[in-house]
Amino acid sequence: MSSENERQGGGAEGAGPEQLALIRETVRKAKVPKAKPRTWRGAALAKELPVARVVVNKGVLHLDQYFDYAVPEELDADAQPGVRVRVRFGAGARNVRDGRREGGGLIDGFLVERRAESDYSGPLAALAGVVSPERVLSADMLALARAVADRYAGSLADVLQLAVPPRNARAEAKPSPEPCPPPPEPAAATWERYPQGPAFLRALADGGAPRAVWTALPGPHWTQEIARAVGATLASGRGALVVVPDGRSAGRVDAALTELLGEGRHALLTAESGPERRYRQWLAVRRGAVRAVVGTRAAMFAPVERLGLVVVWEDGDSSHSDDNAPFPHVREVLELRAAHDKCGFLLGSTSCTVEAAQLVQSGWAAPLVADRAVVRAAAPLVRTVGDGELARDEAARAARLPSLAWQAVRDGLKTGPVLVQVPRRGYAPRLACARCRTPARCGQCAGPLEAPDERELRCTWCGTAETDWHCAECGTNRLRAQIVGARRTAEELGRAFPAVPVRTSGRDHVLDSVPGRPSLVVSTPGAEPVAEGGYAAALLLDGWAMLSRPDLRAGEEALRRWISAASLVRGQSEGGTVVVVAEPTLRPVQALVRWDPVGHAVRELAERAELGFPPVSRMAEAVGRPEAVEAFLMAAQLPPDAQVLGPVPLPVADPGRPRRPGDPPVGERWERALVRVPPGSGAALAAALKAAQAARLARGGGDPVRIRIDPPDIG
DNA sequence: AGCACGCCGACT
DNA sequence: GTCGGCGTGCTC
Repeated sequence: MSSENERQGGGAEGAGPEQLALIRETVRKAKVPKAKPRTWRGAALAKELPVARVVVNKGVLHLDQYFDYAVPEELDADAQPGVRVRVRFGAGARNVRDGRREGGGLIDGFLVERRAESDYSGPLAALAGVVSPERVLSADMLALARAVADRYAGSLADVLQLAVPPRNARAEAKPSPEPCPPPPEPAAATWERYPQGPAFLRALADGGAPRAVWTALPGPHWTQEIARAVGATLASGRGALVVVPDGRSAGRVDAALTELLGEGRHALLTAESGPERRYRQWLAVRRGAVRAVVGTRAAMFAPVERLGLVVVWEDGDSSHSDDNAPFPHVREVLELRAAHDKCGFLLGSTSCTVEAAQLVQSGWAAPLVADRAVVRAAAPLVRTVGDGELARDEAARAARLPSLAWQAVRDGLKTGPVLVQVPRRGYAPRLACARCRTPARCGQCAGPLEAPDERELRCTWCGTAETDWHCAECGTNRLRAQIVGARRTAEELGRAFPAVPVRTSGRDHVLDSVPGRPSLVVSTPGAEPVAEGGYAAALLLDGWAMLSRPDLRAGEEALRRWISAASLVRGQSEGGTVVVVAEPTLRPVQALVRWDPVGHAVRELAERAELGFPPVSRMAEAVGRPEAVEAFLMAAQLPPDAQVLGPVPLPVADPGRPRRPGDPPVGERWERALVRVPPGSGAALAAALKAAQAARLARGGGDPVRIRIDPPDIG
């Protein structure tokens, strides 16, 4: 981890503005001789280290630097590094010559250092107050936040906002429990299914820092396996941190930890527990009373004392991307923590992202995988029904499902629950002609059409309603709408097996688990309940929609969703069967059939390396109105090996996706430029973009341009 | 983003 | 002379 910009923040990199500032400073010095740590309004200052270095809680990039304040005597004791403070900040506070004016508002900040003197030449304002003597920000956390800010071209204050939860006075007043002594080292148990598993635990228990990309076998054992890795780390006298994608998984790992370690040794940090309880848990961790943490993405910054292991589960899940500036990703932040704290690293998933494959290929982490024979026995039998096959087979079309699928459902229901994975509503694929498959386009602007409900057709670009669509190629007026079809198929399945109960799990109503009795469970991706004893069979109808998306990750994402649903099905040795409706020649489909997510990721990685795509290259995006993007790129001093792609009009957002801050205003066409650099120039790219953005904002902002490193969706 | 400072035209 | 327009630049 680089420690550039340690002092006085990471703001202006360019020499020009700094030199100007220097000249101004000298002029001012000449005018106001000897502006030493002078008392502000003559108040008494702390005798020792009277200067407090403060990071102010303003996320703006050009204020990403430390500011020095004088420490009044009465705040001396409480004003320790790491506490929250209040300071006057703003142009008004500067005018201290008449000792009366106190312009500038009070804002929050963190005190990061006490010093003997300031290198700021003007008179210092005094700290307005110490919010609480609780030292919430450690030196380690500050360094991590700095590294994350630099990695993502963001400001320290923005990252700190993610890393330190808002204060809650009631929670702070309560004492934290006494810390527990280290537990005994747990047995390896199901880790023995992986040849390197027991050795990995051993290394953790011995105080080592092993790093692994773990391809988990399908089934429910992963929670206990993570708990055992945590237990081994605790046994070495160190702490551990586990980050999972959602509250349900967090609850499962929490239960496994309680089972293995008992109550009181670990904390559960999720948004669901509410602010007071959450802050109390967080404080218990910060105070060193609790050494193990499991939580969702905000927990990636949990201030675990003497960190020995970080774990990320299912790194391909999109909820591991934070949606607040600067949009850090859990996997990347935990990589930075592992490097900085020299602790163990475990990335676990039933699937495999390209980034995970890269960690192995670069040698940064070791693979932790089971033997092929073990994988084959644990995974269900996967069969495919091709799209073309379905279209040709008249009988299947009439029944809306091929006979193979019917057969799998009928057989499965004899021995247990059957899972039916359907696409999310509003997750509209491109509509196409039902006969010749020509994409359906808007008559006004040729944009793609969507069907928000079954009776209405609308253009996703211009919004025009299409009332009388006919295929431009063959003239038919029948459209193919796979989403609607899949939902109806699920309903028809229910009617076809009237004796069997049908349960649904989706966005608004997510089931956690279902009993082992025969039933039909219809679920959207990510909301699949676990079944007691595993599902007897699964039917995956999500393929066509997923794979038709013009996204670099479409294949990886489809495979991930399929594998995570299929992982809930009994192994082949117990008769578990999966039928996926997708073209069998496609690479992700073949990878599912062979149950080879790593092979898929490795091949994707090779292809991306060849094409110069991330994560082999580092990419950043600049989004805004066309003139603004152009001006930004002109002004930015990009590294010499940077390559600018575009700008091109911003792809239209998925209909149904909620609007996020930073989205273009409705009706405005924004453009997006991608900037890419070869491996090794990522830091330089981030620094250049940050400097350009800071300079822009300092000059009054103007047209906003949104910068993002590693954008999650690049066409 | 705010907010003060400064260098221009109309006014008692 | 002086009040106040808003353009420019700083915030310890």
